[in-house]
Amino acid sequence: MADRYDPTTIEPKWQRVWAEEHTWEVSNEADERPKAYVLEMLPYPSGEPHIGHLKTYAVGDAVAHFQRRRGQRVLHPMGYDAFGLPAENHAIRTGQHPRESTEASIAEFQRQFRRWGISIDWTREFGTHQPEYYRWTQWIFLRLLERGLAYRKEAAVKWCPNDATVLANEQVVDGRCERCGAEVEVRQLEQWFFRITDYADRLLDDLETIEWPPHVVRMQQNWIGRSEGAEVTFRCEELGVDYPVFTTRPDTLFGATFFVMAPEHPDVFRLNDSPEVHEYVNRALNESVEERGSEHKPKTGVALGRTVTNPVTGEQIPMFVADYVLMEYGTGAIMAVPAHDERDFEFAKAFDVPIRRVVECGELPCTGDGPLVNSGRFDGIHNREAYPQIIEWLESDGLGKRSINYRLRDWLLSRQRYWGCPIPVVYCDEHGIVPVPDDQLPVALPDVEDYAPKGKSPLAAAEDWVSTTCPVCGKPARRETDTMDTFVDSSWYFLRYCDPHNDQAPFDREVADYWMPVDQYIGGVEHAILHLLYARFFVKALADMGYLGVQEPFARLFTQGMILRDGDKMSKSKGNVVSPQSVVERYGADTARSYVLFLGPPNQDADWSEEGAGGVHRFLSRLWTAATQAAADESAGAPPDGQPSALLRKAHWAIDKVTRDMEGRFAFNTAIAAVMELVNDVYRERESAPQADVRFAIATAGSLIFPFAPHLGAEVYELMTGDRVWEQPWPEADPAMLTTDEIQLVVQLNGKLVDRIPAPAEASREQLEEIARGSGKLAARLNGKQIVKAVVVPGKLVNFVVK
RNA sequence: GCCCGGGUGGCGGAAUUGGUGAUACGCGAUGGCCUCAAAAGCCAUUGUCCCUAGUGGACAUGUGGGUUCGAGUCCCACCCCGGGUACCA
Repeated sequence: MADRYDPTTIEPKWQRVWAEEHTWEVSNEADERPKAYVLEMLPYPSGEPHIGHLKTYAVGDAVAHFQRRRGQRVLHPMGYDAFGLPAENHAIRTGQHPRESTEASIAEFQRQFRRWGISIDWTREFGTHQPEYYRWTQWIFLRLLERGLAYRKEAAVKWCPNDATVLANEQVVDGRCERCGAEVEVRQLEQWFFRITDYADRLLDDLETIEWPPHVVRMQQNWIGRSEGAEVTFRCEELGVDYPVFTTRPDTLFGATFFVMAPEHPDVFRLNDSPEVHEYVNRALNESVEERGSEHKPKTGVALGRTVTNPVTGEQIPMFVADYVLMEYGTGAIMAVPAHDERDFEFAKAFDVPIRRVVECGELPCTGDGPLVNSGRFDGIHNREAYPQIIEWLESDGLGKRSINYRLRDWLLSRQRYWGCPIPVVYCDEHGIVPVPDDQLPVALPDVEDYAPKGKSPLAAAEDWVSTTCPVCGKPARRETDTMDTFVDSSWYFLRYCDPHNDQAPFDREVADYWMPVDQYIGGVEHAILHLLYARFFVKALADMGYLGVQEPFARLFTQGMILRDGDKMSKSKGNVVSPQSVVERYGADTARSYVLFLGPPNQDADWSEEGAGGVHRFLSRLWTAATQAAADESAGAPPDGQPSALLRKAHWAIDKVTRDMEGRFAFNTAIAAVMELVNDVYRERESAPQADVRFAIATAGSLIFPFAPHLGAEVYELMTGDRVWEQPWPEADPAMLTTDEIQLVVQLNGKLVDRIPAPAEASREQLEEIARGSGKLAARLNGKQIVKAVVVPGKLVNFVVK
């Protein structure tokens, strides 16, 4: 037998057992155990896994193992979010097909995940780029289209005039194309959208039905951003166009002295096509959201030379385009009330527009409440009271209506890119947009020569593929050349895991209803909004169409913090990605996994440093050594003296501590620390404690460390008991071992500690105060002062207040 | 800008519901044992400052206020760092 801890023999040994016995596979046949679906967000395969992946799957695997040993039937699958921009960029640079680089990366992810010993049911694995998968992504798209939840409209995109291509936000640096440095322009393109705003209220309300971290719930609520107010119509008489605006302050309508459009507003150039306006719009659109929103930035804008009618005063008020108005909120245009809105006020001063007070609320600009003035027949009425009256009046005159506005916008899903799921529609001169019939799915992604063709989506260059026939009339038609946002792929993959080989449907409803919802979802907090919101939307839409019996995909969510590198997010573009491989190679998977969890609370960010991994390795090594030595030791050790040994008590304390840390709290760092304490005590007390207690303590340490260091946990447990730890139920602490008869009573003077004295654990308040008064140190500190009050916290302390 | 987090020793962090000398556990550092030596391992010390060196004192949880018998924990204001901000995923 080896004389030192050697993960390179232990880890492959157990991995072989689990692979040969298919230990982590589960069928879709229910049994008597309750099901638990434990899922980590699927990785985007680019290069090799980084340290953040190690953390995600170390967390998820700990949960999966814990749940299994608590008697649950655990589904724990794995897949790859394989479409995406980085593989495409790589292809543009190198000419290597994105499929090749992606599949090479997937192979590397698989290799490392297996080496980490993650307890995955590999029979359910897939990549979202496989036709067997994206066939069903397309199928779902078509169902959403049929239901009116997918539609086309014009939207602004960022455009590089030099590369003649649409740019992702990430590809725009300081208003310039990241690749060629050309100044970025804005173009309006017809784009596909999902009508997620139809679900705004349900997405908001159903947050109450799921157990998510409160801050994530808050982020989603704020993102959806429901606010009540009114929609009011301002008419441009010259063009004969009505422009609705949303306002939360219809009570200030009489003070609307100008009208402002967002630079993205599709009608801006229709109102004024001058070079000045074009230049302003382009500049504004290339500013980051952060710059545009800044309160400190001087207000900029351009007068459009047009007017609209204020519907309550009948006045013609000037129109502007200005970057402080955001297309994403409301209708992309606002009525500006400079007297009662700070940003409108600044703009009015800068552009010399009249400012008219309509609420007596203090010095201008003021946003408070007060009686109305300059408001026709509403003069003298308090603004809160006038608010509903003005809305009613607008409604009766057809000039406006009560309205609820959401900050949430519809989901723009089309991408003018190659490496994504093709959108399964064709365009026919006669029949317009025609869905590809289900029996012709998948619309396969064709191979192309050039991943960055000029001017169009790269797919447009695949002429043979683009020209097709109309499914309705059989005449020549052209395929949609946009692909889908990768968030579409990842909005339903958790359903496919339930039934991954189904070739009749994306999933069988009965099977999905058995496994869903995901009981514990785990992933980075950076996905708190987009991915999680989109997946919730998909599940609701699928449920509405009868394909699914749940309303929410993820019953419980755990968001882990990111592992930072020198205080920065790790990303390929920053070139600061750390590979877990060096740690795994040097210390083994058990050490690497335990160490990322030991670094700190997993829901918080942690700065990566490899220093300290050695400490965790030393701990695992000490545990292995103790187990090996105890296994060889035939002696009985110290005789039992009738009292449970301190070591036995410590073992029960550790069971209790680790269990509480893992249940919901996910405090793996302190759970591991508790096992470290137990192992330290084994070393301290193994000479003095009964041999049975030593063995129990070591077996317990192996059992408790198993969710984090499964190979070593299995090895140690087998050495001590001959049993397989994963087949054993999670240990339970004996309550009798957790309590003591005596406590150390803390004596405080004005909240400062002066003494600790032993006291019976069950002593009453009166007894505790009596004991505390007897403290010699207290008497010495009192110095003749009078005790005016004593605060007794039973079982803990007595605090004397003196004057 | 807006939304959401975070800030505790030389370092990562602990303190779970306002109640034990705040700093568990680990790293690092220092000293010792073992060894021909090194590695590994084991043992001990380790918040800062002060002094009369003790069973001593003062100060310490980003900054400034506040509530409380008692605050790392609650409230107010501010500073700094991270994430998200809709085409990175």
